[in-house]
Amino acid sequence: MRSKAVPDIVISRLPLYLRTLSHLAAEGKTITSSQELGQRLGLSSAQIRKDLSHFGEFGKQGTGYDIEFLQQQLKKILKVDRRRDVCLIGAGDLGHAIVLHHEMLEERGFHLVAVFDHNPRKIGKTIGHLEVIDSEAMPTIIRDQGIQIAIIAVPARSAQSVADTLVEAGIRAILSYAPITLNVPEGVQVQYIDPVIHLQHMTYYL
Amino acid sequence: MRSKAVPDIVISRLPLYLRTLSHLAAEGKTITSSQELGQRLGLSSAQIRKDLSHFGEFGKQGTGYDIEFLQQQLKKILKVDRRRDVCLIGAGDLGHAIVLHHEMLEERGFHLVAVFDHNPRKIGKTIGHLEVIDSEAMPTIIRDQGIQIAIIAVPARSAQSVADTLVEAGIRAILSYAPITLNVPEGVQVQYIDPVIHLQHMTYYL
DNA sequence: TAGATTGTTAATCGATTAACAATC
DNA sequence: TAGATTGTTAATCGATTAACAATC
Repeated sequence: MRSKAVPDIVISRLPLYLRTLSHLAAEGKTITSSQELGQRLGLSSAQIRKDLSHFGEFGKQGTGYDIEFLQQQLKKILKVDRRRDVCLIGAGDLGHAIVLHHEMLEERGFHLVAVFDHNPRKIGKTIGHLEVIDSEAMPTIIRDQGIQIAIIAVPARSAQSVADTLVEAGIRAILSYAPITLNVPEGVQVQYIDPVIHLQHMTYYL
Repeated sequence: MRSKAVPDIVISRLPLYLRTLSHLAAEGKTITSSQELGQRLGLSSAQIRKDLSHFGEFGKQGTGYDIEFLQQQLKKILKVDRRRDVCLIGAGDLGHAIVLHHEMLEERGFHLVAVFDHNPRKIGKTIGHLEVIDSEAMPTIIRDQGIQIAIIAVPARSAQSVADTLVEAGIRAILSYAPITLNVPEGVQVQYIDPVIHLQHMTYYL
């Protein structure tokens, strides 16, 4: 019998814990507590202990958590304990910004291996360390290299058909910057980034 | 007596409803239902009706919702029924991408009025329709123009001090692309965009 | 030892869902 | 009228919090 799945809302907080642990480590700390983590993140210490308890026991009573150790454990849980290949679709302004800041990805468990676009004027051009590849070659490259994660940075009108192609080629997780809800089969993960949604959320409180 | 506050999780869905209504309108539809909206967003129809019921009655039994009308009402609720000025701090690659795609903001209730940077090599340069202004002038401009919303696109190490300056100058809502939790006084809204958080969340399910 | 903090249980709190009368 | 869909109530479900024994 499979044990009950961990709630997605718990999973969604683990990357934040990981990020905060990096910051603490960068400040020279080696030990932290659920209280300190909670304070940094605006969460209760009980919630942090509860979240971690879904996966095991990582702390010591009276002492707290070893930062290095907890980082390793969280990386293992999130499956970012090894580098994961990512491809990017769309070599527009946003695509450029993403490629040029790929260290942000590399530092945190991802490796940007290819950029695709179908605009003939962009194909063959170099952005940072990567050459823009014709979208035609995308399925083959994704399949051959076993890439599982893709970032969509194309206009909203092309996003669904790009997503279809990606899924067909074997992509299992999509981060989309297009402001539309994508239709994907069961088992394919999708997350969205739409800055305007956040702005409109905040204006409610003005 | 003030009526009980609407849960933030409800507020966070309203921008998604608004976005989906635009899409339906763009497809030529004039009427929709809680069921159709739910289907598009992957939510139950009951949830959509419940969410809307916090603010009033916007539909007709047997018919559904007039798209145009519901859009207007949601815009009013979210206070994006008039254009809101936004300023941007950071004229790096990400800042460039944001300015060059400002139509995305304009179409959905925001108006990008200024870009700031403190790098002398960037000050005075033009990005799209805007000239990069020295950060020194930022507080004055924010105050004089009554800007309430800011987007932070600077490196993590400068984000907190930028936020402090913004708050001091009167900014009430901050959208930050820096991967750190910002400390701001009660009453100032902050939202974050960190693509890596989403990627790490998805890898859990791979 | 005394002080601190974990992991876990039970209680509380809040959000989602199902169901249906009202009514267009 | 018959069919459809809303707005709302009550029931269910799930997440957060408080509290504390265990123990470093």
